[in-house]
Amino acid sequence: MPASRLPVDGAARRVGVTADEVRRHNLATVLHRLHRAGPLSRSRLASLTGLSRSTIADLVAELSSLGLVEEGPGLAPSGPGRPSPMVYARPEGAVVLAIELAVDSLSVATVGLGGHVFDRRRVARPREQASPAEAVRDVGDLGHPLLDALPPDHRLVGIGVGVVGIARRSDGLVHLAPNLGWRDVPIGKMVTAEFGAEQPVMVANEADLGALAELRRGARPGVHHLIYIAGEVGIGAGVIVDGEPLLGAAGYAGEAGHTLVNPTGWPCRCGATGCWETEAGEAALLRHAGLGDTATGLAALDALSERAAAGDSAVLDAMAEVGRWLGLGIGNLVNLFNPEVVVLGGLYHRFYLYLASAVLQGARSQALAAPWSRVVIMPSVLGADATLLGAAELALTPTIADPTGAGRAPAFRT
Amino acid sequence: MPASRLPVDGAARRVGVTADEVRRHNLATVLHRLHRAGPLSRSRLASLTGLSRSTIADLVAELSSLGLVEEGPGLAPSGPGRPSPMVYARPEGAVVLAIELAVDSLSVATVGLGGHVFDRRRVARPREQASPAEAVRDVGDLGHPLLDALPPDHRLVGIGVGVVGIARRSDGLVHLAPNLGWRDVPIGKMVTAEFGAEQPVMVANEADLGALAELRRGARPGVHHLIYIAGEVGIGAGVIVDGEPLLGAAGYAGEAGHTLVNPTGWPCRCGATGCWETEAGEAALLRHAGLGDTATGLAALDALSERAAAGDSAVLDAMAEVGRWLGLGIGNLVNLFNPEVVVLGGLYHRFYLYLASAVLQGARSQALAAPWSRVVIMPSVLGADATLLGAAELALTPTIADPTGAGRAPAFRT
DNA sequence: TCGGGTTTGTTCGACCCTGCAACATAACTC
DNA sequence: GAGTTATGTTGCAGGGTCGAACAAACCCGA
Repeated sequence: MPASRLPVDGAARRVGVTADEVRRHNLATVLHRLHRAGPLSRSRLASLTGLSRSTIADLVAELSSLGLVEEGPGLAPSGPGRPSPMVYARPEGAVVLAIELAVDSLSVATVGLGGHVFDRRRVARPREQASPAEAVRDVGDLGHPLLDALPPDHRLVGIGVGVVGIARRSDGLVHLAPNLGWRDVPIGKMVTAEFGAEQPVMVANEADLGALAELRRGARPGVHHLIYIAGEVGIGAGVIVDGEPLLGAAGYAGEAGHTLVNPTGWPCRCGATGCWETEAGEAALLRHAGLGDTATGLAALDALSERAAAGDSAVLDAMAEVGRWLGLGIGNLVNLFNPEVVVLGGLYHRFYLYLASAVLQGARSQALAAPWSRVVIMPSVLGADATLLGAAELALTPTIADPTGAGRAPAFRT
Repeated sequence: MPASRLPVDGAARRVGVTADEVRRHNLATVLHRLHRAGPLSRSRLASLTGLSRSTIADLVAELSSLGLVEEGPGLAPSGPGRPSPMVYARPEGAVVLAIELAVDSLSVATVGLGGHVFDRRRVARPREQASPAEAVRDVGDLGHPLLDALPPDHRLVGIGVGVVGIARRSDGLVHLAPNLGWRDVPIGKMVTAEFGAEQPVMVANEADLGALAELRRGARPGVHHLIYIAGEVGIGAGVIVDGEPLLGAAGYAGEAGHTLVNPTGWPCRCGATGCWETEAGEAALLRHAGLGDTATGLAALDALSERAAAGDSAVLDAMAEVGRWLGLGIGNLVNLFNPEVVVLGGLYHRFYLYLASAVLQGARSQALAAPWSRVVIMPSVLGADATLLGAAELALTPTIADPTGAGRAPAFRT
């Protein structure tokens, strides 16, 4: 119950609703809660959803017959009154293949309803290897064994792909991925071909997925307004507004890395000057640490990590300077979005210890008192798994939103 | 049908739905379309909402008995087949009092369903007069005659207030209004007292209301992602995402004026340095035009306007410089929000002619190709009326969202 | 001028979903 | 072991929408 919300009136109100849509909505509501909050008793489900016990019984029965939930052996924490058996989401009832195409690695995982990770694989990926076709083939080599290992009763319902770049949701086209050297790559179609999937393949930006993962599986379950800052080579922001991902008109929203913060700063790969990521991105960190533009990539970061741990003052100063810029940009986002939580991921998660104080100071200096007073800045709790888990959440979403699958279209359906 | 939208699954899905809520939703859907799109035939309503003809007949009958719509004399543009009488929103069925507390003026208007303006009043307001109590009393002097002039069958359903400052939606508290010299002013309660209103009084920021007005009554009816830039003394941004106002956790979202764009720039009233509004706000314009900090207020802007019209090159250069900064900030917003339209209001609407080319150039240089390719930058079509009309839309919203009024609470209910 | 074609409004019965009330069940408590 | 309390179950009622059949009103062409 977001107190500050206007009476609904926009997009959601544009179309009429009928009885079967009510059913679908309520099935989705129950399944969503079980997926996100874990096992719940039926009576708790009733009070959380506002539906009657009889309706909950009916809904649970249908979800159970679909194989999506089961009533477990456990009982709710006991008190007076008849004990209530717990209802669980069945991970085997809906399984997805999650794929992450990162700068330095490729990852895949099989994940089931409720967030259960069946298995996962990760391989390092040299930054030079730039071909999308090779990457997809490698992902296939990683993913096929995982799918083959899945018992036949485990139902595969979708594939989710997270990619470091600007992705269009509607068809899985990667418009631009500078860190991979990709441009207009139809990664959705390629993954579909690789796995011969009848299931929908959904592609999204790593920052958007990090935000989704932190929203659903992060440290603050009740949060509805969240920003995830993905610091890799560049900076991306995944924004959750009122529990929904902010996508914008075409799904390109959240490109915070390319907002101007310093007109007298460094030229950015995007063509502009003084973008946030030129001041607070990986390159800035290495630059300030005296590693210049020559040293890049994983090895440089490892070196940085060691020197920071050893107390190298040049590195610590670099951290403070980058942290300050990072904080200033976060202040901007706080003023724009008024979030409850800002989660730092990727690079910033790794070096949070050294960045934290400068980040907080920078953000505090830029943010207005009103939005600042209630925001929490914190490192990612999912760490390196955020994007991969977000890809799983993305792929599970259609099944949760429509458990009976009546309204499902084949691929690229978002 | 926003193609790029994830399957709904967040906040809206958290709670169960019952039959009467379906009815309310469908009544709201029909009324909303009539309010926003104007008269429609019943068959058109059916095809737009996806509901059957019988249901539409029933819904229209109920709305008609509530006095909110009526079936007009006009007929739908003819073709083969039985002609369809038009359904109109009845302005008298739901009337609101809209109030605008601007820097240089106070305005009130009575506005009915469908956006019909019954009457309006505006008085100049010297910038020095800072007392909230005086302002509310002046608004009362303006508003009472308008309400008294309303025939008894005209149903007053609410009061909407637009204010130049940071307002909390939940209770109408103005947290901070630097341009009015206000701090923690309970303007909602004061307006309620002034009008002795049983109807809800809703308070919002002028930029948010400008955005709402441009969304519903602006030049591009089909748009769902819109940003309204309110340029007065400072800069505020009203953001519409997927047809809904972006409020953030506490309603403070959209403070774009206080995002850092130039660390070596001027000190801002907010305490930080180089905020967008120090580079592209009214003060910057006067500064660049050589009017320094001494000349402020309406007179200075009028002088500027005359000199610009006369071709004064110093003023035109100032416009270009401010326009460039304005454009850079707009580029930032385009990258962050991926909107379909950016509407320039207030100061920027007034001087659009002189700003336009620099704005476009600045925005183009900062925005990424993908979001830039589909965005339209344009001056407000509502001009000085934007905030006032937005306040009316805000106050009408609860009635539209729940035409029967079953779920209505007294005041400050949002 | 008239009849066929077409589209729309109306009516009525059926279906679906949820809520309610009454009852059954199973713990806890004293 | 009986009373208390909370939960699951069952059957029925109510509300909302849909679909089909019918009626109404216009256009068009002969």
